[in-house]
Amino acid sequence: MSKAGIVDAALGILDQYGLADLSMRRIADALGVQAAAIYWHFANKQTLLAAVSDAILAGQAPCDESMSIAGWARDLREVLLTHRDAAELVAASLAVGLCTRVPDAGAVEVLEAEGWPPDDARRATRAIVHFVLGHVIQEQTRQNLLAVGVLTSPTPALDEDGFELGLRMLVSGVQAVAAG
Amino acid sequence: MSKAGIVDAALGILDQYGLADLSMRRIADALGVQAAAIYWHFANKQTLLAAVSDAILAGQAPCDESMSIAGWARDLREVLLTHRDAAELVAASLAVGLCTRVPDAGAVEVLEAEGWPPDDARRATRAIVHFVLGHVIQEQTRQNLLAVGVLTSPTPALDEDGFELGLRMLVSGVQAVAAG
DNA sequence: ACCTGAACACCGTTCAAGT
DNA sequence: ACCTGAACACCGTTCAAGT
Repeated sequence: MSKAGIVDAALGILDQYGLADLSMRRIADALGVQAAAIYWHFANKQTLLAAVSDAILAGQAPCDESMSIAGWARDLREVLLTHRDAAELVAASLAVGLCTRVPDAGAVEVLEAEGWPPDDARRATRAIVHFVLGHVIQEQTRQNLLAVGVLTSPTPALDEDGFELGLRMLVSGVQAVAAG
Repeated sequence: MSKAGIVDAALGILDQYGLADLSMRRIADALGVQAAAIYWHFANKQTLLAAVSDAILAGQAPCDESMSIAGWARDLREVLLTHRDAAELVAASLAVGLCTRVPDAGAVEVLEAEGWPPDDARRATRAIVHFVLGHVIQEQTRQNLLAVGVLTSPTPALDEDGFELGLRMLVSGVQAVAAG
């Protein structure tokens, strides 16, 4: 029963049952412990969810100089697709500002190296993060509806295409704004 | 007690107390009725929230030919800013696919008129919708934290700037991809 | 230091029964 | 047709009390 152990248990629940069933009581059950016990390690559920988000984002490769913005965005999507409902979870944690591991840190540096002012670099990467999160939320919601059977036709290829088109737009836009 | 009456009551709760406190029991209380009564008019909470989302999006001006993509995106943001937590609510309804009034319908037509293939036009506008929703969710989350007092410094001007920069990137990207 | 037991104030949803 | 009463199976969180 450590912080890391609780986060691992939460990740297990998330993958098996989804974000809607990720309750403090269920996590505690998986650990063979009382729900109240978790509150000795985490102040509240939001903080715990932020730690889970950080653990998910830790799977992203550190952004070295050789990486392109597009490559970083694809990497972010890949990492989010490795856990059920990860995009929605990370989006929520990011919104309340409890994520310590902000996903755009590396990309901001790349843009700054290209001569962008720091504030604009952060805003530009944020725009891409919004797109990636929104797109993967859509993908994973469809995956859930498909698993329950209310939806048919998998068509993961269409998701891929939609992502690549949007990403191409964003990257072109970044270059256009930088040039202008 | 009609569908419209329930939606109005829900909008009132939303503006006063926020999405977290928008429960079936609270809506019923505001109407002087039992929570179970709502289930005669709506199948479940998700369906009701989708109706609320539609009511919010109804405030958006219909997209005529003269409107630019940027103008449409700004209009979408303005409409979302008229109700507390509207962006998060609409994003959720949109994700589960229960919104009848999809916000991108008008913009898709504009792109098709410019010669885009229908599928790509939908994907391009979806990318912009993801950005707008993500950005306004961020803005409204900050507004909430500010209201509770855990955050200081209003700085709504920075939000405006961030939105305009991202939008400029997206619109440039749309043109670049269309040209290439 | 770390966890249990038990409670508090809530949830969404169902369903017989009323009118 | 439309609503009530009462229940079911849950929530997040707190806190005295145990070890």
